[in-house]
Amino acid sequence: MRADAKRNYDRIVEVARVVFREQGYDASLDEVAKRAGVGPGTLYRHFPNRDALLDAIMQSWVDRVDEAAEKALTHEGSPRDLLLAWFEEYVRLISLHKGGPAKITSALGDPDSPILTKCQVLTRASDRVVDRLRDEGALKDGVDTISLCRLVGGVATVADQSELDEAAVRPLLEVVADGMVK
Amino acid sequence: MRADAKRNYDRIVEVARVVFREQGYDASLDEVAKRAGVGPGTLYRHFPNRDALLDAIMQSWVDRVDEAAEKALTHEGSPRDLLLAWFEEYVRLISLHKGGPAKITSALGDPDSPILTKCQVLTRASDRVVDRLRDEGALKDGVDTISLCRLVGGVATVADQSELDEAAVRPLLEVVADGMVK
DNA sequence: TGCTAACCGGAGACAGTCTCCGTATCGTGG
DNA sequence: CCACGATACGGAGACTGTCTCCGGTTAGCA
Repeated sequence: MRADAKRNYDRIVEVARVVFREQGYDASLDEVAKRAGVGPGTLYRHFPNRDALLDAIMQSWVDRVDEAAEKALTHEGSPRDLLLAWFEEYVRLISLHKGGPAKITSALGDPDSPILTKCQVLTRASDRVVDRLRDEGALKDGVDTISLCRLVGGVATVADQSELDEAAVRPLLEVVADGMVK
Repeated sequence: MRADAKRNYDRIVEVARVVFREQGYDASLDEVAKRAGVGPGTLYRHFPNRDALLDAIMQSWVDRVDEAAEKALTHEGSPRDLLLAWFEEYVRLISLHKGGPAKITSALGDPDSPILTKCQVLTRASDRVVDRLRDEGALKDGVDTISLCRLVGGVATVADQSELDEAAVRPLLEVVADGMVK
Protein backbone atom coordinates (compact mmCIF):
# COMPACT_ATOMS: atom_id res chain seq x y z
CA MET A 1 0.00 0.00 0.00
CA ARG A 2 1.31 3.42 -0.91
CA ALA A 3 2.33 5.70 1.93
CA ASP A 4 -0.34 8.31 1.23
CA ALA A 5 -2.99 5.59 1.02
CA LYS A 6 -1.98 4.16 4.37
CA ARG A 7 -2.02 7.62 5.91
CA ASN A 8 -5.58 8.17 4.72
CA TYR A 9 -6.68 4.69 5.73
CA ASP A 10 -5.44 5.14 9.29
CA ARG A 11 -6.87 8.59 9.53
CA ILE A 12 -10.32 7.45 8.38
CA VAL A 13 -10.41 4.61 10.90
CA GLU A 14 -9.37 6.92 13.70
CA VAL A 15 -11.99 9.53 12.82
CA ALA A 16 -14.68 6.89 12.29
CA ARG A 17 -14.06 5.49 15.76
CA VAL A 18 -14.75 8.91 17.24
CA VAL A 19 -17.74 9.69 15.05
CA PHE A 20 -19.38 6.29 15.63
CA ARG A 21 -18.97 6.73 19.34
CA GLU A 22 -20.41 10.23 19.20
CA GLN A 23 -23.27 9.65 16.81
CA GLY A 24 -23.76 5.91 16.70
CA TYR A 25 -23.39 3.37 13.96
CA ASP A 26 -25.75 5.32 11.69
CA ALA A 27 -23.54 8.39 11.43
CA SER A 28 -23.07 9.88 7.98
CA LEU A 29 -20.07 8.39 6.18
CA ASP A 30 -19.66 11.54 4.13
CA GLU A 31 -19.17 13.36 7.39
CA VAL A 32 -16.54 10.85 8.46
CA ALA A 33 -14.77 11.52 5.16
CA LYS A 34 -15.04 15.25 5.59
CA ARG A 35 -13.69 15.17 9.14
CA ALA A 36 -10.86 12.94 7.99
CA GLY A 37 -10.03 15.50 5.32
CA VAL A 38 -10.62 13.15 2.40
CA GLY A 39 -13.27 12.91 -0.30
CA PRO A 40 -16.08 10.36 -0.14
CA GLY A 41 -14.47 8.49 -3.02
CA THR A 42 -11.41 7.79 -0.93
CA LEU A 43 -13.42 6.51 1.97
CA TYR A 44 -15.52 4.21 -0.19
CA ARG A 45 -12.50 2.79 -2.00
CA HIS A 46 -10.87 1.77 1.26
CA PHE A 47 -14.14 0.61 2.80
CA PRO A 48 -16.75 -0.54 0.28
CA ASN A 49 -19.48 -0.20 2.89
CA ARG A 50 -20.22 0.75 6.45
CA ASP A 51 -19.54 -2.73 7.79
CA ALA A 52 -16.07 -2.87 6.30
CA LEU A 53 -15.27 0.29 8.18
CA LEU A 54 -16.68 -1.14 11.39
CA ASP A 55 -14.58 -4.24 10.89
CA ALA A 56 -11.43 -2.11 10.68
CA ILE A 57 -12.41 -0.15 13.76
CA MET A 58 -12.80 -3.38 15.70
CA GLN A 59 -9.35 -4.63 14.76
CA SER A 60 -7.67 -3.28 17.88
CA TRP A 61 -10.67 -4.18 19.97
CA VAL A 62 -9.96 -7.90 19.61
CA ASP A 63 -7.01 -7.78 21.96
CA ARG A 64 -9.07 -6.18 24.67
CA VAL A 65 -11.57 -9.04 24.56
CA ASP A 66 -9.01 -11.65 25.51
CA GLU A 67 -7.60 -9.44 28.22
CA ALA A 68 -11.07 -8.96 29.66
CA ALA A 69 -11.79 -12.68 29.68
CA GLU A 70 -8.47 -13.31 31.41
CA LYS A 71 -9.27 -10.73 34.02
CA ALA A 72 -12.74 -12.14 34.67
CA LEU A 73 -11.37 -15.68 35.03
CA THR A 74 -8.98 -14.62 37.78
CA HIS A 75 -11.97 -13.37 39.72
CA GLU A 76 -12.15 -14.90 43.17
CA GLY A 77 -15.55 -15.81 44.50
CA SER A 78 -18.66 -17.81 43.78
CA PRO A 79 -19.60 -19.01 40.29
CA ARG A 80 -22.36 -16.43 40.29
CA ASP A 81 -19.84 -13.67 40.95
CA LEU A 82 -17.53 -14.91 38.23
CA LEU A 83 -20.42 -14.98 35.80
CA LEU A 84 -21.52 -11.50 36.80
CA ALA A 85 -18.02 -10.15 36.42
CA TRP A 86 -17.86 -11.55 32.90
CA PHE A 87 -21.31 -10.20 32.05
CA GLU A 88 -20.25 -6.71 33.04
CA GLU A 89 -17.09 -6.93 30.97
CA TYR A 90 -19.09 -8.32 28.09
CA VAL A 91 -21.58 -5.47 28.14
CA ARG A 92 -18.77 -2.93 28.28
CA LEU A 93 -16.95 -4.58 25.39
CA ILE A 94 -19.87 -4.65 23.00
CA SER A 95 -21.03 -1.15 23.90
CA LEU A 96 -18.47 0.37 21.55
CA HIS A 97 -20.89 2.91 20.19
CA LYS A 98 -24.63 3.47 19.90
CA GLY A 99 -26.04 0.52 18.00
CA GLY A 100 -23.01 -1.63 18.78
CA PRO A 101 -24.67 -4.19 21.06
CA ALA A 102 -27.44 -4.83 18.55
CA LYS A 103 -25.00 -5.04 15.67
CA ILE A 104 -22.64 -7.45 17.38
CA THR A 105 -25.31 -9.63 18.92
CA SER A 106 -27.18 -10.09 15.69
CA ALA A 107 -23.92 -11.01 13.97
CA LEU A 108 -23.43 -13.94 16.35
CA GLY A 109 -25.44 -16.42 14.36
CA ASP A 110 -24.84 -14.98 10.91
CA PRO A 111 -22.12 -16.83 8.97
CA ASP A 112 -22.07 -14.07 6.33
CA SER A 113 -21.58 -11.25 8.78
CA PRO A 114 -18.70 -8.95 7.85
CA ILE A 115 -17.66 -8.85 11.49
CA LEU A 116 -17.90 -12.61 11.92
CA THR A 117 -14.30 -13.12 12.99
CA LYS A 118 -14.65 -10.40 15.60
CA CYS A 119 -17.72 -12.08 17.03
CA GLN A 120 -15.98 -15.40 17.16
CA VAL A 121 -13.32 -13.89 19.38
CA LEU A 122 -16.06 -12.81 21.73
CA THR A 123 -17.76 -16.18 21.58
CA ARG A 124 -14.52 -18.00 22.29
CA ALA A 125 -13.85 -15.80 25.29
CA SER A 126 -17.31 -16.59 26.62
CA ASP A 127 -16.62 -20.24 25.94
CA ARG A 128 -13.71 -20.16 28.32
CA VAL A 129 -15.90 -18.80 31.08
CA VAL A 130 -18.66 -21.32 30.37
CA ASP A 131 -16.20 -24.23 30.27
CA ARG A 132 -14.68 -23.24 33.57
CA LEU A 133 -18.07 -23.02 35.26
CA ARG A 134 -19.31 -26.21 33.69
CA ASP A 135 -16.23 -28.03 35.00
CA GLU A 136 -17.15 -26.84 38.44
CA GLY A 137 -20.64 -28.18 37.85
CA ALA A 138 -22.05 -24.76 38.55
CA LEU A 139 -24.19 -24.32 35.44
CA LYS A 140 -27.71 -25.53 34.83
CA ASP A 141 -28.21 -28.10 32.09
CA GLY A 142 -29.01 -26.63 28.70
CA VAL A 143 -27.11 -23.44 29.33
CA ASP A 144 -24.59 -22.86 26.56
CA THR A 145 -22.33 -20.13 25.24
CA ILE A 146 -24.65 -18.92 22.53
CA SER A 147 -27.49 -18.50 25.02
CA LEU A 148 -25.18 -16.54 27.27
CA CYS A 149 -24.17 -14.24 24.43
CA ARG A 150 -27.73 -13.71 23.33
CA LEU A 151 -29.04 -13.00 26.80
CA VAL A 152 -26.28 -10.63 27.81
CA GLY A 153 -26.31 -9.10 24.34
CA GLY A 154 -30.02 -8.53 24.74
CA VAL A 155 -29.51 -6.75 28.03
CA ALA A 156 -26.76 -4.62 26.50
CA THR A 157 -28.96 -3.79 23.52
CA VAL A 158 -31.78 -2.60 25.75
CA ALA A 159 -29.33 -0.66 27.91
CA ASP A 160 -27.88 0.97 24.82
CA GLN A 161 -31.22 1.96 23.37
CA SER A 162 -32.74 3.12 26.65
CA GLU A 163 -29.50 4.75 27.76
CA LEU A 164 -29.41 2.88 31.06
CA ASP A 165 -26.42 3.36 33.34
CA GLU A 166 -24.43 0.58 34.98
CA ALA A 167 -26.51 0.72 38.12
CA ALA A 168 -29.66 -0.01 36.15
CA VAL A 169 -28.05 -2.77 34.13
CA ARG A 170 -26.65 -4.66 37.08
CA PRO A 171 -29.95 -6.08 38.42
CA LEU A 172 -30.82 -7.31 34.93
CA LEU A 173 -27.54 -9.15 34.70
CA GLU A 174 -28.13 -10.61 38.13
CA VAL A 175 -31.38 -12.15 36.99
CA VAL A 176 -29.64 -13.71 34.02
CA ALA A 177 -26.82 -15.01 36.20
CA ASP A 178 -29.26 -16.47 38.70
CA GLY A 179 -31.06 -18.18 35.87
CA MET A 180 -27.87 -19.83 34.66
CA VAL A 181 -26.19 -21.09 37.82
CA LYS A 182 -27.45 -24.12 39.73
CA MET B 1 -63.23 14.48 9.87
CA ARG B 2 -64.50 14.49 6.33
CA ALA B 3 -65.55 11.19 4.82
CA ASP B 4 -62.81 11.16 2.17
CA ALA B 5 -60.20 12.03 4.80
CA LYS B 6 -61.31 9.17 7.01
CA ARG B 7 -61.24 6.80 4.07
CA ASN B 8 -57.65 7.71 3.31
CA TYR B 9 -56.63 7.61 6.96
CA ASP B 10 -57.95 4.10 7.41
CA ARG B 11 -56.47 2.91 4.17
CA ILE B 12 -53.03 4.23 5.05
CA VAL B 13 -53.06 2.55 8.46
CA GLU B 14 -54.14 -0.72 6.93
CA VAL B 15 -51.46 -0.62 4.24
CA ALA B 16 -48.78 0.50 6.71
CA ARG B 17 -49.53 -2.46 8.93
CA VAL B 18 -48.83 -4.80 6.03
CA VAL B 19 -45.75 -2.96 4.79
CA PHE B 20 -44.20 -2.69 8.25
CA ARG B 21 -44.72 -6.37 8.79
CA GLU B 22 -43.20 -7.18 5.41
CA GLN B 23 -40.26 -4.80 5.44
CA GLY B 24 -39.84 -3.71 9.02
CA TYR B 25 -40.20 -0.41 10.75
CA ASP B 26 -37.72 1.24 8.37
CA ALA B 27 -39.86 0.72 5.28
CA SER B 28 -40.21 3.67 2.93
CA LEU B 29 -43.19 5.84 3.82
CA ASP B 30 -43.49 7.03 0.26
CA GLU B 31 -44.02 3.41 -0.68
CA VAL B 32 -46.74 3.11 1.94
CA ALA B 33 -48.37 6.18 0.39
CA LYS B 34 -48.06 4.79 -3.10
CA ARG B 35 -49.53 1.42 -2.14
CA ALA B 36 -52.35 3.17 -0.34
CA GLY B 37 -53.07 5.12 -3.52
CA VAL B 38 -52.41 8.54 -1.98
CA GLY B 39 -49.67 11.13 -2.34
CA PRO B 40 -46.93 11.55 0.23
CA GLY B 41 -48.46 14.86 1.29
CA THR B 42 -51.63 13.11 2.39
CA LEU B 43 -49.74 10.56 4.41
CA TYR B 44 -47.61 13.17 6.16
CA ARG B 45 -50.56 15.40 6.99
CA HIS B 46 -52.35 12.57 8.73
CA PHE B 47 -49.15 11.30 10.34
CA PRO B 48 -46.47 13.97 10.87
CA ASN B 49 -43.82 11.31 11.25
CA ARG B 50 -43.16 7.60 11.27
CA ASP B 51 -43.94 7.23 14.95
CA ALA B 52 -47.36 8.78 14.63
CA LEU B 53 -48.18 6.17 12.04
CA LEU B 54 -46.89 3.41 14.28
CA ASP B 55 -49.03 4.74 17.09
CA ALA B 56 -52.12 4.48 14.89
CA ILE B 57 -51.23 0.96 13.82
CA MET B 58 -50.96 -0.09 17.45
CA GLN B 59 -54.40 1.24 18.31
CA SER B 60 -56.14 -2.08 17.76
CA TRP B 61 -53.23 -3.92 19.27
CA VAL B 62 -54.02 -2.59 22.74
CA ASP B 63 -57.04 -4.82 23.14
CA ARG B 64 -54.99 -7.90 22.37
CA VAL B 65 -52.57 -7.10 25.17
CA ASP B 66 -55.21 -7.27 27.86
CA GLU B 67 -56.65 -10.43 26.39
CA ALA B 68 -53.21 -12.02 26.41
CA ALA B 69 -52.58 -11.07 30.03
CA GLU B 70 -55.95 -12.49 30.97
CA LYS B 71 -55.17 -15.72 29.20
CA ALA B 72 -51.76 -16.03 30.84
CA LEU B 73 -53.22 -15.44 34.30
CA THR B 74 -55.67 -18.31 33.92
CA HIS B 75 -52.71 -20.57 33.32
CA GLU B 76 -52.66 -23.53 35.69
CA GLY B 77 -49.32 -24.64 37.01
CA SER B 78 -46.23 -23.47 38.84
CA PRO B 79 -45.22 -19.81 39.13
CA ARG B 80 -42.39 -20.54 36.71
CA ASP B 81 -44.87 -21.83 34.15
CA LEU B 82 -47.13 -18.84 34.56
CA LEU B 83 -44.17 -16.55 34.09
CA LEU B 84 -43.02 -18.44 31.01
CA ALA B 85 -46.48 -18.37 29.51
CA TRP B 86 -46.60 -14.60 29.95
CA PHE B 87 -43.08 -14.20 28.51
CA GLU B 88 -44.07 -16.04 25.37
CA GLU B 89 -47.19 -13.94 24.96
CA TYR B 90 -45.14 -10.82 25.60
CA VAL B 91 -42.60 -11.68 22.95
CA ARG B 92 -45.35 -12.43 20.47
CA LEU B 93 -47.13 -9.17 21.23
CA ILE B 94 -44.15 -6.90 20.74
CA SER B 95 -42.92 -8.73 17.66
CA LEU B 96 -45.40 -6.84 15.49
CA HIS B 97 -42.86 -6.23 12.75
CA LYS B 98 -39.13 -6.16 12.24
CA GLY B 99 -37.73 -3.57 14.63
CA GLY B 100 -40.83 -3.69 16.81
CA PRO B 101 -39.28 -5.25 19.93
CA ALA B 102 -36.44 -2.72 19.97
CA LYS B 103 -38.81 0.17 19.36
CA ILE B 104 -41.27 -0.80 22.05
CA THR B 105 -38.69 -1.77 24.64
CA SER B 106 -36.73 1.43 24.28
CA ALA B 107 -39.96 3.41 24.63
CA LEU B 108 -40.59 1.90 28.08
CA GLY B 109 -38.57 4.44 29.99
CA ASP B 110 -39.06 7.39 27.69
CA PRO B 111 -41.76 9.79 28.89
CA ASP B 112 -41.71 11.61 25.53
CA SER B 113 -42.20 8.51 23.44
CA PRO B 114 -44.99 8.83 20.89
CA ILE B 115 -46.12 5.33 21.74
CA LEU B 116 -45.97 5.91 25.48
CA THR B 117 -49.60 5.07 26.15
CA LYS B 118 -49.26 1.82 24.22
CA CYS B 119 -46.28 0.83 26.31
CA GLN B 120 -48.11 1.64 29.49
CA VAL B 121 -50.79 -0.85 28.53
CA LEU B 122 -48.09 -3.46 28.18
CA THR B 123 -46.46 -2.47 31.46
CA ARG B 124 -49.76 -2.60 33.29
CA ALA B 125 -50.47 -6.06 31.94
CA SER B 126 -47.07 -7.22 33.16
CA ASP B 127 -47.82 -5.58 36.49
CA ARG B 128 -50.80 -7.83 36.93
CA VAL B 129 -48.66 -10.90 36.40
CA VAL B 130 -45.94 -9.62 38.74
CA ASP B 131 -48.45 -8.70 41.46
CA ARG B 132 -50.04 -12.11 41.30
CA LEU B 133 -46.70 -13.88 41.63
CA ARG B 134 -45.50 -11.56 44.35
CA ASP B 135 -48.65 -12.26 46.36
CA GLU B 136 -47.79 -15.92 46.14
CA GLY B 137 -44.29 -15.07 47.38
CA ALA B 138 -42.83 -16.66 44.28
CA LEU B 139 -40.61 -13.83 43.10
CA LYS B 140 -37.10 -12.98 44.20
CA ASP B 141 -36.57 -9.68 45.99
CA GLY B 142 -35.66 -6.82 43.71
CA VAL B 143 -37.50 -8.23 40.73
CA ASP B 144 -39.92 -5.66 39.38
CA THR B 145 -42.07 -5.06 36.34
CA ILE B 146 -39.67 -2.80 34.54
CA SER B 147 -36.88 -5.37 34.87
CA LEU B 148 -39.20 -8.00 33.49
CA CYS B 149 -40.10 -5.86 30.51
CA ARG B 150 -36.50 -5.01 29.78
CA LEU B 151 -35.25 -8.57 30.05
CA VAL B 152 -37.99 -10.10 27.96
CA GLY B 153 -37.85 -7.15 25.58
CA GLY B 154 -34.13 -7.76 25.23
CA VAL B 155 -34.68 -11.40 24.36
CA ALA B 156 -37.36 -10.43 21.84
CA THR B 157 -35.05 -7.83 20.32
CA VAL B 158 -32.27 -10.34 19.83
CA ALA B 159 -34.72 -12.89 18.46
CA ASP B 160 -36.06 -10.31 16.03
CA GLN B 161 -32.67 -9.22 14.79
CA SER B 162 -31.21 -12.73 14.57
CA GLU B 163 -34.44 -14.17 13.20
CA LEU B 164 -34.66 -16.84 15.88
CA ASP B 165 -37.69 -19.10 15.92
CA GLU B 166 -39.80 -19.92 18.96
CA ALA B 167 -37.79 -23.03 19.73
CA ALA B 168 -34.60 -20.99 20.00
CA VAL B 169 -36.23 -18.28 22.10
CA ARG B 170 -37.75 -20.62 24.63
CA PRO B 171 -34.53 -21.60 26.46
CA LEU B 172 -33.58 -17.93 26.75
CA LEU B 173 -36.91 -17.16 28.37
CA GLU B 174 -36.44 -20.11 30.68
CA VAL B 175 -33.19 -18.65 31.97
CA VAL B 176 -34.88 -15.34 32.64
CA ALA B 177 -37.79 -17.04 34.38
CA ASP B 178 -35.45 -19.14 36.52
CA GLY B 179 -33.61 -15.99 37.49
CA MET B 180 -36.78 -14.32 38.66
CA VAL B 181 -38.60 -17.01 40.65
CA LYS B 182 -37.47 -18.06 44.10
C1' DT C 1 -76.79 24.30 -6.70
C1' DG C 2 -73.16 27.15 -5.01
C1' DC C 3 -69.87 28.24 -1.51
C1' DT C 4 -66.15 27.46 1.61
C1' DA C 5 -63.40 24.93 4.52
C1' DA C 6 -61.00 20.91 4.33
C1' DC C 7 -58.42 17.81 1.79
C1' DC C 8 -55.51 15.98 -1.99
C1' DG C 9 -51.11 14.87 -4.06
C1' DG C 10 -47.21 16.12 -6.96
C1' DA C 11 -43.07 18.94 -7.36
C1' DG C 12 -39.13 19.74 -5.15
C1' DA C 13 -35.78 20.90 -1.21
C1' DC C 14 -32.78 18.42 1.54
C1' DA C 15 -29.73 14.73 3.31
C1' DG C 16 -27.33 10.50 2.89
C1' DT C 17 -25.13 6.73 0.07
C1' DC C 18 -22.24 5.34 -3.25
C1' DT C 19 -19.88 5.57 -8.17
C1' DC C 20 -17.33 7.32 -11.89
C1' DC C 21 -13.50 9.29 -13.81
C1' DG C 22 -10.26 13.19 -14.72
C1' DT C 23 -6.42 14.77 -12.06
C1' DA C 24 -2.60 14.48 -8.87
C1' DT C 25 0.88 11.96 -6.51
C1' DC C 26 4.05 8.24 -5.39
C1' DG C 27 8.02 5.65 -5.92
C1' DT C 28 10.81 2.99 -8.92
C1' DG C 29 13.93 1.88 -12.72
C1' DG C 30 16.90 3.82 -15.87
C1' DC D 1 17.94 12.86 -10.60
C1' DC D 2 14.19 12.52 -13.51
C1' DA D 3 10.47 10.51 -16.20
C1' DC D 4 6.90 7.46 -16.38
C1' DG D 5 3.48 4.02 -15.15
C1' DA D 6 0.78 2.54 -11.42
C1' DT D 7 -1.85 3.96 -7.81
C1' DA D 8 -4.63 6.97 -5.14
C1' DC D 9 -7.33 11.19 -4.64
C1' DG D 10 -11.69 13.66 -4.35
C1' DG D 11 -15.46 16.19 -6.36
C1' DA D 12 -19.54 16.00 -9.28
C1' DG D 13 -23.56 13.78 -9.59
C1' DA D 14 -27.01 9.78 -9.81
C1' DC D 15 -30.05 7.74 -6.86
C1' DT D 16 -33.11 6.92 -2.83
C1' DG D 17 -35.77 8.22 1.01
C1' DT D 18 -37.87 11.98 4.04
C1' DC D 19 -40.75 15.60 4.51
C1' DT D 20 -42.99 20.38 3.04
C1' DC D 21 -45.44 23.62 0.38
C1' DC D 22 -49.10 25.11 -2.18
C1' DG D 23 -52.25 25.22 -6.33
C1' DG D 24 -56.08 22.61 -7.51
C1' DT D 25 -60.04 19.72 -6.10
C1' DT D 26 -63.90 18.02 -3.48
C1' DA D 27 -67.19 17.12 0.28
C1' DG D 28 -70.95 18.55 2.66
C1' DC D 29 -73.96 22.09 4.24
C1' DA D 30 -77.31 25.83 3.45
